[in-house]
This record gives sequence, structure tokens and C-alpha cells, in this order.
Amino acid sequence: MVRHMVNQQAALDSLFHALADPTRRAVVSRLLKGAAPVKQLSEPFEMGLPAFLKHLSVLEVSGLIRTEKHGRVRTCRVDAERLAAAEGWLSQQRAIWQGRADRLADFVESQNPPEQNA
Amino acid sequence: MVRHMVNQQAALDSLFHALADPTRRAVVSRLLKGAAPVKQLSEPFEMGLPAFLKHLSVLEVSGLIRTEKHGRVRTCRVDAERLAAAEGWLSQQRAIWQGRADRLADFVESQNPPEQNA
DNA sequence: AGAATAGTTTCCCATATGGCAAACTGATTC
DNA sequence: GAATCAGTTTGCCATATGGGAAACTATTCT
Repeated sequence: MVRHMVNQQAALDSLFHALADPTRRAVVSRLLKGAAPVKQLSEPFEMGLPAFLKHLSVLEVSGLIRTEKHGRVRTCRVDAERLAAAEGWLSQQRAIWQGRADRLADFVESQNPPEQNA
Repeated sequence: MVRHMVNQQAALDSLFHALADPTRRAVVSRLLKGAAPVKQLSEPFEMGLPAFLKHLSVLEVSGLIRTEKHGRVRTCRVDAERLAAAEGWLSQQRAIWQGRADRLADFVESQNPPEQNA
């Protein structure tokens, strides 16, 4: 099931890097509500198109979005599987911690009678 | 409930940036299994201590880890709440998309009789 | 055809990042 | 008190990143 760890690392690198910028997160957020062309996507932001295109490129390289051009307009849409991949790593890690936390909670509860939570 | 959006953005920036590096993810992963001192944490990696300390610093600034020094050894531990914060953004976004996907699924199902998935 | 539109490319700039080596501080051990 | 050990600081370097200006391409509108 786990195919070549190495590339998965690189995928996570570019995924998290793509999400580490407010402009790019806003674009993802916007695209989750529906596909849109580049110009329209760029309107809420103060930067010029070239700078904005770099952000789109980062998002596309990371796999978070896909784009296709018809005529002179390029339409962007989100690839939700990639978003799930990032979430997957996090929840996997949390599971590790939570496993410990649950065991700790079990231990604490086995020592003290349960009272109301603070 | 939502206290000053602006700082939340900055927090997400540094959170995702902290996670956008295999060394740092490995450290988080390791620390989720228990606290550890700097030297011991650094051993699996090829880089020198100064470089490694920079990674720890990025993790600490992001809030993903906390550290305290006793005598000459600095002990690092993970702050699971921050991990949850990153996961929170992602699952929140996914919820938006999933809401749409579910509605789309409902629509598709209302049009076609269910068959086996490809 | 000519003008406007949507992207794209190229070049440039300042700053951030990730790594190194070497010198240094403070705690512990011999 | 000398040596060692854990961590820190300081410079340095190459590359990556995020932004701009200007010139260019390819469509679409009039």
C-alpha cells in the first residue's frame, strides 16, 4: 500500500510548503467552492499577475490544484485528494500521540476516581 | 470564538512551514513518542548541531514543540494542540469541499441508479 | 484590421532558508 | 583544575522565495 516512501516525503514537503502561505491557502479555500479562471482568482489580492502565477504554480506542482486552458482562459480547480494527503499525515501523527494520551488517560483514570473536567 | 484572524494566519503560516521539511516532520514524529534532549534528537540526521538547532528553532517558533533546559541539557516535547490546529484548518477546508461533494453525490444518485464503483 | 483581454515570459531585486566551520559558554566528570 | 560534553553563537555561503516592471503571445471583441 505504501509506495516508495522517498517520493511521499517530497510530496509532503511541497504540500505543506504550498499551504504555508496565506495567499495560497486563500486560493485553495476559494477553489473548494468551485473552479475559477486565473484572473478572477487573482482579483482579491494586491499583487500583480506574474507574482500570482507563481503561487498558482506552487499549488499546481504540489498537486493541490489542477488547471486546464480553453481558449485564452485557464481554469483552476482543487484536487481534494491531495488535501486529504496532508490531512492524512497529520491525523496519522495525532493517532500516535493520541494512542499514548489515551493510554495515559487510562492510567490516570485507573489511579483516581473520575471527577468533573476542569 | 475566532480571535483576531490576522494572527491566526501567521500561526498557520509558521505551522505549515514548520511541517514542510522532512527533518522537522521526523522530529515531530519522534517527539510524539516521548520527550528527548537535543543531542539525542539530532543523532539520526547527517547535519551538524547548528543546522539542527535551526530546525528546532523553527519548530519552537511555530509552537509545535516546547523546550526547557535543565543543567546543560535541553529537553524537547511536542505541543499536540498545535498539531491539531494544522489538522483543524485542513479538515475545516475538507468539510467545505465535502459538503459540496456530498451534495453532488446526492444529485448524481438522484439522476442515475447506483452501480458498482469503477 | 485594430483594440482589448488573459496569460505568459524574462529579467531583476531583497530577503529568507538550510547548510557549514569555528569559536565560545556553562555544566559535569575525572 | 582539566577534560569532556551539550548546547550556543557568529560568520559565511549557495540557493530558494516572493515580489515588481516590462515586453510578448494568443484569443476575443468591435
